[in-house]
Amino acid sequence: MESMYLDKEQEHKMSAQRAKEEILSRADIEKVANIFQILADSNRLKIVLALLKGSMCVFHLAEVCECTQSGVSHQLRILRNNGIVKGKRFGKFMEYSIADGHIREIVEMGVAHLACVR
Amino acid sequence: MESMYLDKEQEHKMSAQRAKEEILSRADIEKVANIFQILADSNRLKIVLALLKGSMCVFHLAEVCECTQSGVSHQLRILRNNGIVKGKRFGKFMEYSIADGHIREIVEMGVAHLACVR
DNA sequence: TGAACATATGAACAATTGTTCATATGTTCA
DNA sequence: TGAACATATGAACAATTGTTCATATGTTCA
Repeated sequence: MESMYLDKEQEHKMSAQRAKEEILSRADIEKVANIFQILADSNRLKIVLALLKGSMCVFHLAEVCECTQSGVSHQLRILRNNGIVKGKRFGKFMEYSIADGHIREIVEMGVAHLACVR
Repeated sequence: MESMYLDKEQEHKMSAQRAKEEILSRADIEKVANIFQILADSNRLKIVLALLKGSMCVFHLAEVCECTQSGVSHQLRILRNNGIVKGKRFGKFMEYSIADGHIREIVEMGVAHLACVR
């Protein structure tokens, strides 16, 4: 007997074909995953959210994020190394700010998504 | 002597104040981080990218993603449990498709970001 | 110069995560 | 019914990640 779902199978095969043709390169997929990875930690996300309100120094970031200076510093390094934030020294302080123009949109997409999780 | 950067400090203080007032709740931040976490793995992202081209079954997903059936199944479970994809049985096959209307926008933001990483 | 402050960083550790292997479950069809 | 196929899942493991603690580095200012 013929499969009951031949048409479905055909449909899936076409989707798969299209996906294979249009899929991004391995390297590009890793880059995209990496962007999400960076935003995938509460503390890093908090830092980014805070900096989207305005530049500030490590001390304030630690305060806003309710975490230790060391913790913030470590996460800032990751954000810095990935071009998300940049730091500029003003005397004793380091002023951190958002370096990546697109990050606001990505984060806001994530936040907008909250509405439909509820 | 007064600090050389009193105005900067004032500015930072105001950003911090604003950030503290407007920051999302801890629970919301964790939800947003969680969305990004799910997209933070190459294989899961590949699965999502593939399904955005059209529904397909596990066999095809494994093929498109160049990974094992078991690997795909495990990742599909995570995607399912988080409402990103849904599965429907057709005979022997499970047809997976995107369940979350917003996911396309988020993923596309990430992909669009590629352009400015270069 | 040295004390005080702000930030960065290395090492160690626990926790989390992704993959693999083996096997269980679900479905079809002769 | 049982063989063949498609998918799911549990256990084990290696790898990655975030946090903490201690300390180093950089800067100011009396």
